[in-house]
Amino acid sequence: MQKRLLSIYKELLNQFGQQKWWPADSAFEVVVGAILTQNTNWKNVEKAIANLKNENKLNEKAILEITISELENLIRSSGFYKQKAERLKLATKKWFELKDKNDLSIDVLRKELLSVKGIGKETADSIILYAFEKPIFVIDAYTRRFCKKYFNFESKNYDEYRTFFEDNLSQDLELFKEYHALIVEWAKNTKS
DNA sequence: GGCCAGGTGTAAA
DNA sequence: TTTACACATGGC
Repeated sequence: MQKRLLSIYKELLNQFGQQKWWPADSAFEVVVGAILTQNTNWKNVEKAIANLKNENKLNEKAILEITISELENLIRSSGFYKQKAERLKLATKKWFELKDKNDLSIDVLRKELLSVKGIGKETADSIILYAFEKPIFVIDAYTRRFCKKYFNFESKNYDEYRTFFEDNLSQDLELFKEYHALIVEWAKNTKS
């Protein structure tokens, strides 16, 4: 299983090339993108992020200070904009509190993030992997599809998917970042 | 013009 | 502990 998981990774890497994820200019932009992309097309998220950048609001301080209604307007294109506006502020507060604590374990980091309303497992893990840069395997809808297709593996339990990858790969930050990115690229290029 | 996207929280069984 | 449902815009 280990060898197959790795050889499929190499095939995807060969086919699609290095993805260099997450597509963001800063760690904080990863946090923002992770919240905004929840059950939402990335194209719609890009518009929202562009709006924030144009208004110079894509930084911790600005998000914490901006009014809810102004934030709602800027991120409207990402959908669920009312709850995302509120939750983006909560996530920003927690990010600000945690971002310089580099000695925290992945487990502690995850518990802290999961305690925030609006941060579920996938969002927490995306932030840990791509913003804190610690090796945890991110599971999303594309990853579930990938597991079904290549391994005929299905589960209703998020962490079973994580175990599937983490128990069969070396705990390598760059590998985890790139593998997840390649799965997304694979999914976008694969009809059902 | 319908379908659906890089989920999450809450209520009810 | 599991299941059903609300949340919402824009691309295709």
